Amino acid sequence: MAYFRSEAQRANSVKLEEETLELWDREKTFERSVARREGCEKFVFVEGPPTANGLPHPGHILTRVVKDLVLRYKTMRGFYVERKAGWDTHGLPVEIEVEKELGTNSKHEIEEYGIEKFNQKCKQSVFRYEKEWVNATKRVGFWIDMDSPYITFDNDYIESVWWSLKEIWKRGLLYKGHKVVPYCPRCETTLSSHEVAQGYEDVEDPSIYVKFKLKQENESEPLYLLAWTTTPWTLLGNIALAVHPLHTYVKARVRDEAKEEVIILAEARLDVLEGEYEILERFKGKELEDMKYERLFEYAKIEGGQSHKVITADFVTLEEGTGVVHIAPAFGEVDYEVCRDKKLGFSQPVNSEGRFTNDVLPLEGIFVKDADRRIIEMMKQRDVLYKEGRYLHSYPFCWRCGSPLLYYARESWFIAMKSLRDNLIANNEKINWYPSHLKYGRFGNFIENIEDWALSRERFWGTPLNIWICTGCGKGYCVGSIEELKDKAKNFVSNDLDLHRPYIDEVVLKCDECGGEMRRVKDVIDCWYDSGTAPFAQWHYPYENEEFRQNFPADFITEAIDQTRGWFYSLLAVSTAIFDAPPYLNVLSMGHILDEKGVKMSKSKGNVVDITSIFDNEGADALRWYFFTSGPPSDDIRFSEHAIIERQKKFLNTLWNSYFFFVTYAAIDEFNPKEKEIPVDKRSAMDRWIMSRLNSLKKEVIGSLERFEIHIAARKAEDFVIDDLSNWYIRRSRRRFWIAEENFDKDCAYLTLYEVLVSLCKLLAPFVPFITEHIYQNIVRTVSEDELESVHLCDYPSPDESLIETELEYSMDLVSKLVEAGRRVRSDAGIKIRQPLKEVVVVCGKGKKEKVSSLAGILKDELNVREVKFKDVDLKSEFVAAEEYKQVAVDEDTTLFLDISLDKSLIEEGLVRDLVRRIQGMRKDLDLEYTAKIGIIYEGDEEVKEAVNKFSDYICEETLAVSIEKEKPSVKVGQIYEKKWKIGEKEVYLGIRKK
RNA sequence: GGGCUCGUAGCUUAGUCUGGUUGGAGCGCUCGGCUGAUAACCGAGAGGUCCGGAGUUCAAAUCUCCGCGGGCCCA
Repeated sequence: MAYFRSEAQRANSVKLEEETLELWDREKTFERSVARREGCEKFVFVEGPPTANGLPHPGHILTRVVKDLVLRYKTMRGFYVERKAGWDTHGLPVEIEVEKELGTNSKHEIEEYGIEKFNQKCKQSVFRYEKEWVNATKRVGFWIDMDSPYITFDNDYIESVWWSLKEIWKRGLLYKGHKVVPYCPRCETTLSSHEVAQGYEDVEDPSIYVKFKLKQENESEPLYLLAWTTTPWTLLGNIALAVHPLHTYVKARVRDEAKEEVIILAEARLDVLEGEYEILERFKGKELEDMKYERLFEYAKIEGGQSHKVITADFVTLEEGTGVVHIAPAFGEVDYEVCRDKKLGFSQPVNSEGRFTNDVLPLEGIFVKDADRRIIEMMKQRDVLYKEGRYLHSYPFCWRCGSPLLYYARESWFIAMKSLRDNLIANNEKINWYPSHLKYGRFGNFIENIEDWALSRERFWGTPLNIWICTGCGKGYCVGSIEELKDKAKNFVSNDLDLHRPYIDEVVLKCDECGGEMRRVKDVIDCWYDSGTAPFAQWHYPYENEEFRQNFPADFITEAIDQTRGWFYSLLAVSTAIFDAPPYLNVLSMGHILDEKGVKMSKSKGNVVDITSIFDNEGADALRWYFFTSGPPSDDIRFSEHAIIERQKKFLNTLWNSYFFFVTYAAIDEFNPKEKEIPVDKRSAMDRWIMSRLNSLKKEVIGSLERFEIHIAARKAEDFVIDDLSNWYIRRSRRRFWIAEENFDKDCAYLTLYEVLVSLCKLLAPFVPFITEHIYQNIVRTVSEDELESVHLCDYPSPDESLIETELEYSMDLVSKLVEAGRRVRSDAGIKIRQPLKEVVVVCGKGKKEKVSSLAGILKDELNVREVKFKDVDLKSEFVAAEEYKQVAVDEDTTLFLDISLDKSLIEEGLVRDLVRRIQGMRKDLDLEYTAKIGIIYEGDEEVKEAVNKFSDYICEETLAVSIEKEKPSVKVGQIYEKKWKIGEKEVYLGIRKK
């Protein structure tokens, strides 16, 4: 009875994978793979939580399979690897989806609709595509516990977030300030930088040069500073003019058609002047410092400080404009900062809808961008406009409503990350970055120049900011837990209070200071902060258990490169602020998936590949293998279904065929590996060679995976399967499996191939978990119930150094070089390989001869010669002279001489091999059983007849024929499959019949 | 506009860190061969301004600088 189930010649990957998924489900393989390592050293992973309010994208699938590969690998290597899924559920993107659905366009409308109802919609929407996410995750084979995920909107999660913010508050790192932010006046909301980046467009704006009149003590003639701007409306908020202290400025007399005036600007920018000019004076910018100038417009109120004077600043450049920069603290981030530093005043003549306030009566209620024309006219009237033009530049627009964004100073709560800069840098030191350049490159630079974290968002769906302010005395209080909330609340707080808005807004606290009422700040927090707390909030630390302690820091996280300033940063920032420790020790940053043309896949471009069709056609293993082999994980991938099919054909097919070959013959032979035991050193050189290669491969794969060089590991494995195992070992060993009777060498071949396949399954299991499981089930589980139930429960193979024979690998390499050379020379001589030749002479150095001679049989077979001879290199000239030899160089001291002379017996033998080959082909055409016996009839000339008679035993043996008869071709015998062949010049008729 | 990164045959890529024979593979194309595991494989051929330019060097795909193009991040 056969021990192994026979297989179809071609794998049905999709069916195989679905069956495997059922098997894992049924046997709880994933859970068991984790559980059986309990108590082992931990390998901690944190899942970067996706948002399920959109369909999973190929890029998500990529990160999922890379995570899966690493975690399966580590599990098999003996680590305890818990895998908790997570969902990111808060934030503006979620609100926007709901707003689209509701058709609302402003915060006002949402409030009218009702925050309660709105937030409920948000909550529902974040799991809209959960099913698709769960399905895709399972289908691709990503083992992660999705039954008890962390969810950022859960009260427990929020409570942990609150705890962490209170820690930050206690350290005095949470403060209220102003921030100039990109702001959409139509949606009445600030936009995250990510959103801003989506909305840059090239537009033409006014480009105006404005004359600011300097106040002089003895005014002989007016003196102007010339400034440049592309946003005329910001001039209403002008507070200062900035020059560079070290650059050279000039006072120039400018003559235009009608008039003549004296203007100051940077010398390097003189070409902005129109008409003729004469330079009156040269001086450094520093000399202009503190000079006063007249206001352009008298409208806006100015609070808290000086205004309308010249300041110096390093950020002034000479690349465009005039070297004199107009400063409006309400409308620019650097403007705001420089005014704060220089203790200048602040003016905000624009309301939250982007319209001028009644401070600016002539423009009241006008949207700032629409006021540009009017402002320019007003300047003309005042004769302060030097010249105007148009300017093409990229300007941000709201990606949602298309409205131009304003940079606008808003109140915001901040975490003082700047003060933690050195800690961030020190903690980053402890992290291994893959690829390494990120550590001091993009990420390192970013934290070197870190700014305070603007934490608050004036929105609805998010973790509510846990700060209450006393309406009486203004004192603030930060609540760190639900318990504390209940204690402090004036009103009743139920145990199951949903911590979201609007419910939390109704909780009023009693002020410790004055006994007054404390009301919550209405803001929610940046959802990036939520994600940054995942290492502890997923465990409800510190309120629930100590699991966090064992799971911090993480050993490994991975996401795509865009998370450098996203999650990779938010994790480090939170962890540094709370624990002053790195939250992860290894981080793998992955590239993006681009479409076939190299363009980023995005919904708006409509070039997103539907991943489910890949699952339905090629299968998960094919997709995974494609991802793993396509290049370094940090490189972008140009996604191509065609390339997936290619990888499948090449690698998975070859793997399958190697396995198919094994089970086919093992079934025929009723081979049982448990019944044989032959030490490797007793086996043939070929067997020892493949074992050596296998163990070398294990070393290379493990080494590469430890360095996260996934593509190298996968490619090495692929080369092994295709070149070493399939095209060399199995092809060379086939005949050994065909021997019918009991035979030691056959057993060696079976055992070796079996052992290689089993090891290979384990080695490849983290990469292609389906096909390896399938093969394992059939070749391991069927022979012994004692074996582990799944390949994924096994230990990862470790290299057996004693089986690595470097010398043998080298020799085999040399043999294959000789074979190649031999084929080349045959090809040159026009003699096909099926034609046997008398001999080949390898002329080489002594060392080589010793290495290769034990493998001479392989050379003999591959080159189809009757004899292989080795001669010392000194004798080379003998063969060069001999006419019958054709030579080919192999390497510097090796030459191959092939005897190409043919005699009758060689020709006869060649003819017979041609016949055998054709009969085998005909067997295959008929799809006969491998063991089926046949009868042969043939028709040919005398030479054919003679050859057949002479070699009839050989022909029968090779083709499993029981009879060979010379007959005339006949149509009357219906059972016969017949064909006419042309072999060389000869016409031969062949017919076969199943016996 | 700035930072990081990538650019090698029609396509996918190795080699680049650590400079050194004639820049290797695969897909596709042409010709030939092998094959009862293989939709696979082997041999030969066609196909390269190694993105461009400059520099360092006896020697540059590789190191340096300046550009160009893609990607990401930031403005």
